[in-house]
Amino acid sequence: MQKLSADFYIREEVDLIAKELLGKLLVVKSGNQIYTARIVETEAYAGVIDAASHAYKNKRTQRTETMYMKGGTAYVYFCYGMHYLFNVVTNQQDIPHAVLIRAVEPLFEVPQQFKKSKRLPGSGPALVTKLLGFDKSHDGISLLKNDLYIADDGYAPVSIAVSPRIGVDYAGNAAKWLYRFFIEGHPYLSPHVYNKNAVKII
DNA sequence: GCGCCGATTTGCT
DNA sequence: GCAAATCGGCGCG
Repeated sequence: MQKLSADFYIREEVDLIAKELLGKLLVVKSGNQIYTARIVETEAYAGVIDAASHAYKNKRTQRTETMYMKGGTAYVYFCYGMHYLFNVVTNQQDIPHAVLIRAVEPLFEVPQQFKKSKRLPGSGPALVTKLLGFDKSHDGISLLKNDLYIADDGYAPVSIAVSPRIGVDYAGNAAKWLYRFFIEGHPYLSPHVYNKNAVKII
């Protein structure tokens, strides 16, 4: 099991990074516990040129400042007044690329409280942060240290599909970009109604 | 299975 | 004032 290094995150092609994050392990240490979950669905956000990105046109606010940090940083923000969403910042400092982690498969024993929902734990961007306990305190944390990181255990997805991103209809032409990546047929994906315009690429 | 609604922070897209 | 990188509950059928 190999922790991903800065070289993985500090690259130009954010869509390639989003695809390569599929099948990787998200590792969270909390006290004495270690929680591990496999990433099964992601979305790429291409910064200043991407109308769906918070950093479109180089917009800087208190919230988006984290996106301008160097690749390998966690960007956690509050959405819809209710949910936290977890992203991985990529590329070099001041280039605000990010990958949204939309769904994970927990590889640990999930507490009973998360099993009450009809949806599987981790099967949506706000369910990922709920399952792993992410909140504002995780915003800006480095993924190159030991408390929160992503690792490669050699697992490779058999089949990968792409689709337009979810919930970004306001973004004009960028709403059509095939920047959502997921492991085809995986049970822990977000609701399958989102897969209507998906295309298998592997 | 589908569609509507409310929750309620953030930034004006 | 309003829409947003969402989810769960409800009604309908």
